[in-house]
Amino acid sequence: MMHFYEQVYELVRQVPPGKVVTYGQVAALLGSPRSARAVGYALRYLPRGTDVPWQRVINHRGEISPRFPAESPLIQRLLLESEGVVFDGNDRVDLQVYRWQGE
DNA sequence: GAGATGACGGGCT
DNA sequence: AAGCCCGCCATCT
Repeated sequence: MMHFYEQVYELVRQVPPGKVVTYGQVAALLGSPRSARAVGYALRYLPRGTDVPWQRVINHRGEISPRFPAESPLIQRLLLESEGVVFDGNDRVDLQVYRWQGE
């Protein structure tokens, strides 16, 4: 079936290393500007070891959204930093610099 | 098919 | 500037 989730995964796979996108941005690119929440819900079901670069999706404030388990956000940050993304003193990334504008 | 869920966002305090 | 509240939307139970 044509799940919205599948579309989310396909789009996120297109985000290049060293770049990030916001949940709302993903939703907008898929044609549903108000489905940001559903995007986050979709990523929640990703299995470990997936080929989807889920770490490149953050919230509109440039922060890594909290979740369970608590170590997950830490892993996400390490993955991003290993791609060259820099976090400031408030654990946020500068979206003006790292935001992926789409294809 | 109705109610609950949640890795969001924007606006107001 | 940081939090809180409330509306949104697709999926899950």
